[in-house]
Amino acid sequence: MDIQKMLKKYVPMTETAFYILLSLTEPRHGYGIVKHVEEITAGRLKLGSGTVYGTLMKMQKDGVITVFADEQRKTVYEITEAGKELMKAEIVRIKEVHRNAIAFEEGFK
Amino acid sequence: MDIQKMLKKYVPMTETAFYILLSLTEPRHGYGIVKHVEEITAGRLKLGSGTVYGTLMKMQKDGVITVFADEQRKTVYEITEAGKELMKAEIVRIKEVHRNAIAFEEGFK
DNA sequence: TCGACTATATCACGTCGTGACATAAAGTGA
DNA sequence: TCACTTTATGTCACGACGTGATATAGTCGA
Repeated sequence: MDIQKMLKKYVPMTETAFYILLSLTEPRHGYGIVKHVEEITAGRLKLGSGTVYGTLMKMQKDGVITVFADEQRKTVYEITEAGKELMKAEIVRIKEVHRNAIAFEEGFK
Repeated sequence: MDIQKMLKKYVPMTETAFYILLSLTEPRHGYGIVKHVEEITAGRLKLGSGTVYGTLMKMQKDGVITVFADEQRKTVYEITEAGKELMKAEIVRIKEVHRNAIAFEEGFK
C-alpha cells in the first residue's frame, strides 16, 4: 500500500485511531494503550476492547504499526515510518481544525 | 432530548458535523455550507451531498439546528442554543486533542 | 480461595461519510 | 435560442468505524 492511498484512508483519522497511534511513540501492548489513553485524556476516553484490538489488527495489516515484541501474554506494537508520515499529516489537519475552532469560538457564546 | 444525552451522542463530533455547525454561526442553506466549508479548509474538505443533507435532517430532528427561513429553492438553517452548548463542549475536546498533538509531535520526526 | 486486575479476541449492532444517481431551476456565453 | 455550468436538494447502497457484551485465561494481593 503506497503512502498516497494510506493518507486517503487514514486522514482524517478518528479520535480513537489518533490516540492509539499517539500512544505508540513508545512500544506498547493493547491493554497498555487503553490505560495510556485514559491517562492523557484525564479519564475522558476509555477505549473498548473491540476498538483497540480491531484497530491494532487493521493497522498492522496496513503497515502503519508493526510487532515490536511478542511475549506470552502481551503483543507489543510500535509505529512504522509510514505511520509517522500519517501522524504528521493528521497533526497538520488537527492544527487547522483547532485554528477554525478558535476563530469561530465567539459565535457560540 | 436533554442536554446530557445530546452531549453523549454528539461529542466527540465527526469532522463533518463540526464544520457544518461551525458554518451555522450565520444562517446558511445546505449548498452554502458546502461552499463555506471548502473555503475555510482551503479546499481540503469537500462535503458530499448525502453527508450535508443527511446530517442537516438528523440535526434538525435532534434540535441542534432549526429552520431559519424556507425559501422556494433554499432551506436556511441556524444553530440552536442546545447546538451552541454542543459546540462549546466539542471545542474543549478539540483543544485537548491539539494539546496532545503538540506534546507528542516530536515523536513522529 | 476469591475477587480484582491484566490481557486478548470475536461478534452483532447502530452510526457515519461517500459518491452515484436523480431532478430541476437559474445563470452564462455563443 | 441552445448548450453548458452552477446552484440546490434529495435518496440510496456501500463500506468503515466504535461500542459493549461475551468469552477465556493468567496474575496478584487480601
